[in-house]
Amino acid sequence: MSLRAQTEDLLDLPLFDGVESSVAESLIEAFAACQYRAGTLLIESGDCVSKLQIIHRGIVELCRVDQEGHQFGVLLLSAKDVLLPAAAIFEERSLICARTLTTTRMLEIEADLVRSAMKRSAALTFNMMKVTSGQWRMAVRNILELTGRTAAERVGAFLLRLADLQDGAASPVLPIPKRSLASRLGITPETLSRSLQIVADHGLHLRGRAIVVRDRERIKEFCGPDLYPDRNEHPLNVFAI
Amino acid sequence: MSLRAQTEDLLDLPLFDGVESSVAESLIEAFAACQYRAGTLLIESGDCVSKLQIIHRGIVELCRVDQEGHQFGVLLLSAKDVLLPAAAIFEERSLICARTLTTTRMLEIEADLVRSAMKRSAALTFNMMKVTSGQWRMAVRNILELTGRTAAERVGAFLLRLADLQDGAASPVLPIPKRSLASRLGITPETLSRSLQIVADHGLHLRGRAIVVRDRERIKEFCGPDLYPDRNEHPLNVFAI
DNA sequence: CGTTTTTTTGATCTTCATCAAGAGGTGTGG
DNA sequence: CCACACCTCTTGATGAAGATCAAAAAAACG
Repeated sequence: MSLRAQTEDLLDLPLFDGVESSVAESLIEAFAACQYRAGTLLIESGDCVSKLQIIHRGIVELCRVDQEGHQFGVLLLSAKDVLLPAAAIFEERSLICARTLTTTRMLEIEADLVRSAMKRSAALTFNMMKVTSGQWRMAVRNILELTGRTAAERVGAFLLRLADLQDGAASPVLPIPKRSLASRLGITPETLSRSLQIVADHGLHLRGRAIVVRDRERIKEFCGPDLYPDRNEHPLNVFAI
Repeated sequence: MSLRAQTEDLLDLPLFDGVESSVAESLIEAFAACQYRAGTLLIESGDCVSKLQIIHRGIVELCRVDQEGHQFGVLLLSAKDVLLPAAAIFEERSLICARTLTTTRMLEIEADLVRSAMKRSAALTFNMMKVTSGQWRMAVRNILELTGRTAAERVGAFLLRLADLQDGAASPVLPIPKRSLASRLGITPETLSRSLQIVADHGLHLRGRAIVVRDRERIKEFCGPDLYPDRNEHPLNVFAI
């Protein structure tokens, strides 16, 4: 399950931008590459996070599960995102759990190695802050969407953004089960299903997994003001959705 | 309006924990102390944030205001909190605006001075990350409360936490207008008013400004699982509510 | 195929927003 | 000092959004 990570994969990570090569190399040695099946619980809520995990491929959801098994999604992370950077660095007990939604390859390292490297490298610390900032920004958007938009508007906005993020690809797809999408948007699967019908009446269709933007202007109009004025958050090293 | 800040006020800030004194001193020189009346708009949404602002005294709300004037609160910041650290350091355009809710004293410095000091001091960068992490944690909680709790439960949980944070004080108070509390909790003032009646039926009363916890066990039971297992977030340098 | 899981659909109920109006408080100017 | 505008907050009536429960339909999967 765990093996040495490829050095080139790691050096490409935004986390190592501008980091002194001595620091970077010693860290890179210590990384392990892991692979998990869809549905694996990587971090349980209440756990003390002791490893820094970086997604190499796949999608991971951050969520909370209550006693009755209801699930409350917070964020979806994708390739190059760091899992709960703050919890790892500050040895916090996580409020939320992390679960893979697809087969996921992960790069992992003991958090205390990173912590001590951060003492030596302001650049590494800076990059960690950048990652955390990006996730804060996503969280703020999530709060604004939850309080300011209806379910259908959130569904439309999410799918439109997802399509735009895949704009290289021929036909954009929804890479996760609908039940996870519902959780991410703070609604029930039933409401998601009904919202998709409303969204379809406003120019955006979901055919199987494929996202079909039939009338971009109309769906943008329907979803309301865009909270993502920049095309994407990549300068901030966030790939979360 | 603006004058030299007191050095001792600044050195006490968590931001300067463990920071090399040469770096700390040069920064501290550059701080200005400002005072604002309640209701002052410190940062407008869409603004490019170029100053790092730290609250010395008072309360500041982070929120979004839409075209129709509806207000969507995200977080309340209080003494020692840093305003939008990520936006200041990365020169982002802020998604949200910041407005004083009480008379507020602020410590301010040009963001690029901090940015360049962060290049020299991993400790300072580390502290900035800590602050950002704490705000991320608050945001996550906010998301979980919005999706997992009813309005009345959020009201009860907020007031109970507010009372606990003031536990030194003889009688805890609500330091902000109710309309701001409503915005912070993602509800309308009308719903807040009605929720307060429900909460009062479960052991927590608001008499004027005073928060009266009449039956702690009952109100805790009513609000559901505590998302703040640690007494407070001070180790993370968050004072936000 | 049969079995299990996911998704959809329908009916109903709860929660909360909205609109409208009134009550209490505060400040201003005559 | 009062009258008046102007707050904030409360209360009531109504409506819309979304949750819940139950069951059917559609996919996924061994």
